[in-house]
Amino acid sequence: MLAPALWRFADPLDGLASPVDPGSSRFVGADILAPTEPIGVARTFGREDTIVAVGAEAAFRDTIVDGCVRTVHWVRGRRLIGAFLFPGDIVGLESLDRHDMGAEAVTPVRVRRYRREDLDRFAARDPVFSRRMREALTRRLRAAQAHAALLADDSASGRVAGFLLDMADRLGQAGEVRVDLPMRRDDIADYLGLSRTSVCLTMTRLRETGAIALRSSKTVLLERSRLEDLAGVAPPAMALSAA
Amino acid sequence: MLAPALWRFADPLDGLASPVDPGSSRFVGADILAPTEPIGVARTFGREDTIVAVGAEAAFRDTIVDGCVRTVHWVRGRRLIGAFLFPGDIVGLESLDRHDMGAEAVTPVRVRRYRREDLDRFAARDPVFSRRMREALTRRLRAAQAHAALLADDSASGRVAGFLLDMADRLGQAGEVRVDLPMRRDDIADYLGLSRTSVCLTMTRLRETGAIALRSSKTVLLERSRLEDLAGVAPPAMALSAA
DNA sequence: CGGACAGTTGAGGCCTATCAATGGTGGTGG
DNA sequence: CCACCACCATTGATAGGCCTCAACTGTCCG
Repeated sequence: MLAPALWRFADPLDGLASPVDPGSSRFVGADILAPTEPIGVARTFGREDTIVAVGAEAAFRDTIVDGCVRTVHWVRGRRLIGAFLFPGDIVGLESLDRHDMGAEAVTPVRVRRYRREDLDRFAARDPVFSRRMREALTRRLRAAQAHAALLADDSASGRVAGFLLDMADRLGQAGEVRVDLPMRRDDIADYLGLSRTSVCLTMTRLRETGAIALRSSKTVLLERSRLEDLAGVAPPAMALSAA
Repeated sequence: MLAPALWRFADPLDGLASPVDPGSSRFVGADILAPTEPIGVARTFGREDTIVAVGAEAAFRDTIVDGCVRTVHWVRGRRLIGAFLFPGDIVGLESLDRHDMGAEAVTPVRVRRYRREDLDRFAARDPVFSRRMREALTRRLRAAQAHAALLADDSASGRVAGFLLDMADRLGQAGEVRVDLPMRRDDIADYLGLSRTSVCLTMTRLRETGAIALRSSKTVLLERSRLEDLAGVAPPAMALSAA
């Protein structure tokens, strides 16, 4: 639905919590927890649904199975989007007792919901699982730093170019030139600290200069070298090897 | 040197690697590793010294014992500062095989340097230590998100106000009104995505409106309520309870 | 066919970057 | 102890870019 090649995203919690009954909506731990102890529950959300409310108690964490999620918070009446999450990412990863950021479905979303206490217990027992949690945190930390680097660019063209390259790398094969953006212009604007007007204007300008082409407002073809010139940085983004 | 009350920062790796000989520059693991196995080495750096070079192999990680460190990277000839680190923070925490960001001493700095492989081995054996690493990552992730929120504010006054509040909370007691900034205006500018000129202009304006007072260019007295109005957000920053 | 929503385009003003010059301050050596 | 010097901070003038407000177009459904 979102884009091709989403299969390449692995659930960081997978293998430790695989479905015992393929037709069921309940998942149980395969290795450590007894097979009778359910620790993951499948849930679905429609477009624009709230997955976690801002300020809600952080009792659960959700690994995204399919779809696109945005994390949101509000500052002085202005909406900020902290991240776009895709399959393999974890909603609420950075939350302590409460969710400082809300999470909303950009597209229809399927998740697997885990109780936080189960994950904590798991992590305390299984070094491999614990390592995966550290890797997931590292990945998100690097993504947040890449996001900050985008926002530090004062030019709208640099921010949009960097955003498009990042989306291309996360949604397609590495080096992909076609991107199907799941989110609206408003979402992009609130992620990049721009106004919707500026996002549109910038994309028009990128199109006029040949840096991109639009098959529809959501489907973009990228001229990577020109975008990289504008962005100045191939976003280090989401490489992963260890933590 | 930096500011009072730095004692409140705990080394996240402490207790697992405490000095066996107080006069020595070598630290050994107290719990898991044999007392004969050294895992941490004290190092010092002068002002403006490079602690880790951009692109260097990430063989070590350093916990800051004293001083202030900035992480830097470059995009299109422009310097960006990703974070200011203080005692208790870990240099290179987010690095994989190589350091994408460099680290430089803003003030004279003392660190304890650990081999990465030792930390990995440690984490695989000790759930408590592993949990501390997750907590450290969570803390840094939240800080990076707070940084991004700062950068998303389009007004210079909002960014500077938020920065000053953040520094006050990290360098002083909670609710402290006096801050001794260790870094220069250039550093603040490159952290906030502004020009040095704008940082100076903004601080002058904050002073004229009574939001701050300057005892020297580095020592600032804060009128918290007015700054919070400008920043719109009491930076969620660095609370910590679990991971 | 109409209606709602998303996207695009246009005009004007504020704010910050840039370029440039001045002021201040701490450190160092005479 | 003082004077010099380098570095940092501050201030000024101008220009350019993005935001705001607003109107218009396109598109997908009902």
